[in-house]
Amino acid sequence: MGRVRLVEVARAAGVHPATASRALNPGARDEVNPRTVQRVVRAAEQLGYVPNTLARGLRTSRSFVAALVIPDITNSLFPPIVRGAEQVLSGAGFTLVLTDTNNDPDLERGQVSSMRAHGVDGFIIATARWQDPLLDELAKSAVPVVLVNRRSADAALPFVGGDDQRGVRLSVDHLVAHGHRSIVHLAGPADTSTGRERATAFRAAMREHGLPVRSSVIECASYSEQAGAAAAQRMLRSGRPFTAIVAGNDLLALGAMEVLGAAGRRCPEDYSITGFNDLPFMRKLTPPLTTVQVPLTDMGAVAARTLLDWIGKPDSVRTTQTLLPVELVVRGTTGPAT
Amino acid sequence: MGRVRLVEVARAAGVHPATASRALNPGARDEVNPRTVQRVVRAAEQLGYVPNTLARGLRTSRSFVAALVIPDITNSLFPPIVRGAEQVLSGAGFTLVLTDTNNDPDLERGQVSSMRAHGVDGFIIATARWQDPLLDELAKSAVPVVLVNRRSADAALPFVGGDDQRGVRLSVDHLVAHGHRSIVHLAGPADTSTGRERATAFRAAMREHGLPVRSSVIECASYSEQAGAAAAQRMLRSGRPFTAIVAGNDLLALGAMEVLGAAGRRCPEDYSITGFNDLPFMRKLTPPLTTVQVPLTDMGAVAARTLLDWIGKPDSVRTTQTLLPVELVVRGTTGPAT
DNA sequence: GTGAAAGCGCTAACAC
DNA sequence: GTGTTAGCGCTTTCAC
Repeated sequence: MGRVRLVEVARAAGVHPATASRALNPGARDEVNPRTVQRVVRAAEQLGYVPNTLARGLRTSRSFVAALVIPDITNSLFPPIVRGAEQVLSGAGFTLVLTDTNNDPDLERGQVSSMRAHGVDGFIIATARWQDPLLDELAKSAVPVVLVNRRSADAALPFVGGDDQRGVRLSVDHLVAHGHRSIVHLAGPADTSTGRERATAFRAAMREHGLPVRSSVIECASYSEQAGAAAAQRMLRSGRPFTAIVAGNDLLALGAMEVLGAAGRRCPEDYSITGFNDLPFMRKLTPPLTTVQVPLTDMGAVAARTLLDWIGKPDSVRTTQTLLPVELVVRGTTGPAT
Repeated sequence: MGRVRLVEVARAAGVHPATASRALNPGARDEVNPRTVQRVVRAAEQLGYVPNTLARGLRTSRSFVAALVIPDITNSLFPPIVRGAEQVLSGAGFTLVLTDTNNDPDLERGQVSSMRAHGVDGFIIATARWQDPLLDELAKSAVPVVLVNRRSADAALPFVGGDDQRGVRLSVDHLVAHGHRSIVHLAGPADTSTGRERATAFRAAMREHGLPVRSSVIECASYSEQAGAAAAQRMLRSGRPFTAIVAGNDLLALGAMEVLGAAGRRCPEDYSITGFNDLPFMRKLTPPLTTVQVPLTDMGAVAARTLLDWIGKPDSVRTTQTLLPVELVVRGTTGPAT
């Protein structure tokens, strides 16, 4: 906490606190005599003055704090997003408060409300579900909110994500180019926009290639290795033939590979698989995973900039939808079908 | 921000704001008539009252915010720590503000000062360097600070970390038990406590086994794959014979394996290697990495609890050093020497 | 057990 | 260009 207060700086500089405040505030600095500014600034430095942000916030109802809401920070997908956001925010003089909802909507509700009590200037939310009452409420309120990575069906809020459609299309094209025709999609959960949109894109791409879509999409309960493993098990039991898998994300791919390996199906000899997100170490697997690389750090950064824009001009409630370009990183997992 | 203020709750309940404040505040609730408490609480709920934490903080000089300082959130070591800390803190009604220093001491300085301006109640710091002027300053100030994962040479501050010494000893014992006698240590940077202490423990363990210590420790410039690769290169060029490596952490191990693999040295046939931390996916490598598992989530949680303790009773400046138990996870990387 | 009054540290509106 | 005044929303003495 700033031990030394503005009054003391003012006293040291021989001016009134209000003048000191103006001198120290970039916005009002030009309303004051340059020489006075000098004196005040020097005094502030000498005393080691650190403004009390709480008091400032109480007065201005601006806290220069932005909240980032994450479902699970230990999921390697999110740290780069956090990092990108943090860099932009702290570069703009903002502080980032992070909250990890542990994928629990109730917890999330409480945390968001607590952040609001702390007077945060805005939210970046990475937990959007397809139907999300909390987001609907937030969208109605005046608080600036930007969705990142996942969006919601209804909420009219700005969104920054990856170009999921293109990522899936690239994957399917790649597999088809290698001669695959029996391709299965392990879809992410239907209560996420990514799950829905990647599945839709998968069906579209398959149709374009004149390939059958019937029962080629298997939905996973969550984006986890466990869910991927369970889906692979169901797939095996169903007896549905396949030579390639487009997994909804890398974790699903890992879970599926584990189960298929245990069942004696070798990759890439017996089947090919693609992931999504390119988590760290995916290139270290044997064989390395072919996957869709998403610019996660940029995603966080762009989301933060979008939020700052909104906070800057509170009148214009924008609902920009930004899709960042993705890229298929071919690593050799997906050899031609046998 | 809490749109509805305390005054309005008080008005609705037909009491004075001061009474409403007491009724809503667990600490002073018993100074007020239970029936009045009822009325106030009900009114607060009905109006959806959310206390303004800034105003409260301004008055009480308590913000219920704790800051967590991390060198790089994209390093998989830190997310579990963040998570553990977040859970404990938000469970105790605290908010976590996260700052990523990008391993830059100057940035860190600015960020810490900014957090102080925000009136945070305390710090958890994961960026400690062995010589760390910032920590020395903080230790002198009255702010509660807890170090996590790494500690500092001088600063008399509480510390929560893993039992590095034991981890290294387990690794060496394991390798020796498999017949290795030429063991090299890729040490972490000397400006981190982990780097220094693991190296010291390595030398001690080697001596205990009656093995030579001379030129068996190679220091790495940072805890990164790149630094591990560079160290391995130096090791190869030196011509020093070895059959096993104890890497300062998993990233160093990965970097070394890459270089050694490119040089035609196969693991585990030609050499064995152990890591430290058990980052996610280490078990997915081929061969899976034998490594020291550190309870990272607990580490964050214990650090948070230590901080809360301190904040709770500001008088007693403690300097507890907590070492959490570690475990060697043997995964088959480390077969017997050829 | 409850009300009145003061003030946390700062900034915005208004004077001069 | 600078000082004066008032108040952000809350808690906390101090009366009663």
